[in-house]
Amino acid sequence: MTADAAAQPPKACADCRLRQLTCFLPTTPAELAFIQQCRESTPRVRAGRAIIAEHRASPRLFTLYSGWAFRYKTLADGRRQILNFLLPGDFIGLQGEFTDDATHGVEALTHTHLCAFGHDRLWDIFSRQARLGYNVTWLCASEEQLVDENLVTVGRRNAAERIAMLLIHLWRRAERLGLVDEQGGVEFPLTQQHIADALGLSLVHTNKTLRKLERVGLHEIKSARLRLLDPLALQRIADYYAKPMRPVPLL
Amino acid sequence: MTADAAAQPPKACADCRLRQLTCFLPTTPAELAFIQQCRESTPRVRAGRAIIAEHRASPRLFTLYSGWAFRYKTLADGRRQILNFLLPGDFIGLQGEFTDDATHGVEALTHTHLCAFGHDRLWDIFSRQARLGYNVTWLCASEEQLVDENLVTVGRRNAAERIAMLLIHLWRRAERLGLVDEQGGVEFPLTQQHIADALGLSLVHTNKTLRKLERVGLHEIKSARLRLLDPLALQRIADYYAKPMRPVPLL
DNA sequence: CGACCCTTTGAGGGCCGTCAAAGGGGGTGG
DNA sequence: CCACCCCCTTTGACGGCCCTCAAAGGGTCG
Repeated sequence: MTADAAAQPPKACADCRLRQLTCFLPTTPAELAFIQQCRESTPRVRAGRAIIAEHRASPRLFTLYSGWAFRYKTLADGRRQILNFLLPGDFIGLQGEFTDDATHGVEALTHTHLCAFGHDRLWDIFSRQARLGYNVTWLCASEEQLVDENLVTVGRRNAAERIAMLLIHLWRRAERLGLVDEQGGVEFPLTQQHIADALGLSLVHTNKTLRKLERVGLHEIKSARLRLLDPLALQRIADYYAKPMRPVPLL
Repeated sequence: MTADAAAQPPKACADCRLRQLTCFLPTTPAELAFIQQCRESTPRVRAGRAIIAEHRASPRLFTLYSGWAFRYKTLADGRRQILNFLLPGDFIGLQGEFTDDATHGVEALTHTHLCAFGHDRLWDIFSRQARLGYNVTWLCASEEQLVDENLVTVGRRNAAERIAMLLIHLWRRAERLGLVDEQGGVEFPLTQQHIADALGLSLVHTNKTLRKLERVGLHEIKSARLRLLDPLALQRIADYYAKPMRPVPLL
């Protein structure tokens, strides 16, 4: 089995690698069987490709199984705002269920594997497995919290604070998924353009601020890996002292 | 019956003034009875007071019945970001169900009337009325879309564009609720400080930009009423051409 | 080895923030 | 009924953060 094969979802949801993590709530066998029945395919999307095209109604729901992605919106003249980043376990495409046009796009940052559910399955979930319906709402509320936090960052923090915030937050989210190595490093597939688009900054200013923080010794980004060298200083700068995260549901 | 009394929720949900509006989806009698049973009180919150205190776990869920409110977060040094505004029919407090501390506050902009549901009722909704559970998710996804839109505004639009966006968007939301008078005016209870906090601008710059748009004849704010004098120009400035809104659920 | 993308750095300017202070307007109390 | 007060609005001056323009340096892949 290659490393690549490990990134693919197994045939049986019971063997799901994500479900073994303590950061996800356990599921009953009945729920697991139901989820597996809803899963109609496990598509792969390579880095830079669209998972959901902007302004096109999304036909399906997904759980991101492996890899990174992001949600974004663009204005007519090309200005782009990244709304939030998506990591394994995140649920994708819920908005498309309730509006005619997908109001945002979703793009893969790395090669990704997805578990796809038919779009007509959402109502099934609520009607046949109430607990899973509750979990869908939970995931939706969680994503909204991410966007809330990003809005505060973009609206009220200066460039250095924004970058500190982004680095801590992404690092913490990766950590709870067990993606941090022994040296405290995580995969970091964002380009500086992505960071700029997420933080409402220009590419140039993003670079200058990022370098300043790096030169002071707060963090290190090298060969697409991020390490936080002074997490406490970063927290202080960002004014972000997050509590330990509770387990969340997984569909 | 005074005008004030009309702003209060009636005893029976079947008599709900909001439910007569075409912008809300119809409910079955069974669902209506269930909702009424969940409603445990109809508190009133006066302008400027907290509906949900920041950093305090919210014990309850609400539907905003009348009046305006807003969700916000503040940083340690006092900087405040308004996340979105709440109008009649909006659902309040869902986030508090899934996190220990309410990560944001909710404050009344005007005198408000609320329908309050016990916090232990959320699971009841999903388990006993699946369709209503589905609707809760719908409302959650709708609110996320508001925040998404605001994040784009704050991250990628300049001051004039931000203000144009806010004015159009709030006006449209009020219009579908039937709150627009014959002169095309709606109640507009925001101070310029609220606008600044919502748009990530300073109070001073908000004032200057607002006055510039007003002097050019795009809109008019007088005695707490907003009128759009040139909606098309505002749309063009904001790059915001929204489709007609679909009916949404109401709890 | 060249092409392309991403990163890095400098220069200059503009948008927007901060500071300061005066001008309404509505509510309260005398 | 008037006067005062407080909050909100308005305007000017000035400075700084961040944007735009420009161009060179590195890394990777065909």
